Amino acid sequence: MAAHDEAVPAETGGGGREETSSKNVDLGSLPDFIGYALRRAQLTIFEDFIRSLETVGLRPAYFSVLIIIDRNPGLNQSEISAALGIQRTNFVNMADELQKRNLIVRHPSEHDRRSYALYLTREGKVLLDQALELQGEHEERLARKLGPGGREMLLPLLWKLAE
Amino acid sequence: MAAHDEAVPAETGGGGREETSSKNVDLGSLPDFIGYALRRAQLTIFEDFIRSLETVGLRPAYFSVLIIIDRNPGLNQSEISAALGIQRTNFVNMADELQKRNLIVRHPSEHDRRSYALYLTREGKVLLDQALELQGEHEERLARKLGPGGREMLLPLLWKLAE
DNA sequence: TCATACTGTTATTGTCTATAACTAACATCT
DNA sequence: AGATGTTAGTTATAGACAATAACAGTATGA
Repeated sequence: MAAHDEAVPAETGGGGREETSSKNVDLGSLPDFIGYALRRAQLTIFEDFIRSLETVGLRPAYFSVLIIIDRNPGLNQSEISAALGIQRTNFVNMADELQKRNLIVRHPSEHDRRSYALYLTREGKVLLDQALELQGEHEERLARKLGPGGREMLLPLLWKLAE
Repeated sequence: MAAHDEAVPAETGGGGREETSSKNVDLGSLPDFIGYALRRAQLTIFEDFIRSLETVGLRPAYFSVLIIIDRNPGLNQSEISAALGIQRTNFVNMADELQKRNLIVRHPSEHDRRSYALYLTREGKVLLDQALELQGEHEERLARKLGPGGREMLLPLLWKLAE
C-alpha cells in the first residue's frame, strides 16, 4: 500500500536472448495452418520494416500512401484509401498527419468542390525516395532469408491468397 | 485548409494517365513488396477465418490458445503466451474470457504457488474440435486458391520469414 | 537470509480497424 | 426547378490488439 519507490530491475543488459519456445511446447497443427504462419511471418517482417524505416519515421501504411500519391498525383482521399483497402473514414487521420508533416498537400479539386486532390510536396518526394532506398535494403534482407528463387515463388502465392 | 506550400506534382516516369471515374490506380512497386503482399493476404485470410469460425465464436488468437492448451495441458500463462508470441500481460484478458466462457480452467500449480496450470474443460475440448473441423474447411479453401502444390510451397517460405 | 528474478495482474497508452451520423456538394429524374 | 439519392470528407466512438510501467506474492540461488 504505502508504495515506496521502485527498484527498477528492468530488463538487465546481459545474458539470455529470447529463444523461441525454450520450453519445448507442442504447437500441434498450428505450424501447418496458412493463417498462423502468415500472421507470424507478418509480425516478424513488419517489425523489421518499421525498424528499417524509423529514420524516416514511416510506418507501413503511411509508406504505402506516399507511394500511391507519388504514382497517382491528384487522386482524392476516397480513391487512395480504396486502392489500399483502407476505410476512407480512417484515412482522414493519416492524411492529416502527412499534411502536418508537410509531406503531402490537399488541393481543392477543380471538378468537385467536395474533394481534395492529393499531391506529394517536394519534401514528401524526397522522404519517399529515402524510404524506398531503405525499403530496398529491407526487401533484400527478406529475399536472402527466403533463399534463391524464394521471393519469386512466394509473391504470386500471396497474391492468389489476397484475391 | 489551403496549402501553404508548393504542390509539386512530381510526375514519375510512368504515364500519368488520368481517367475520369476509373479505378485504375497505379500501385507502383507495392505489389512487389513482400511485406505489402503479406499484409493484404493476411487481411483476406483472417476475414475468411473469422467468418468460418463465427459459429463457435473463436477469433484467431483464441483459437491458437485453445490448441496450445489442448496439446500441452498444465502449462502456465507465461509459457503459453511465450509460445504464441503474445505478451503475458496481454494474455491475462484472454485467459479471463476463455475461463468466463467455461472453455478453460485455471488450476493452482502444485510446484509454484504463483502460477496457474491451464486446462481445457470438456466444453472447451468439444468446442475446439468443432473449431478444428471448421478450420479444416477454411484451410482447404485456401489450398484450392493456391493451386496444386501451392500450399506445400508456401508454408516453408513463410516460416523462413518468421525465423 | 537476502538480493534477485519470475508469475500473474492492473492500468495506461497507442495503433489500427469498424460503424454511425453529419455537412456540403454533386447527380438524376421528372 | 424541386425532390431525391449519392458521394466526399469529416467527427465521434468503439473494439481488437500490442507495448510499457508498476506492484504483490512467490521462488530461488548465493
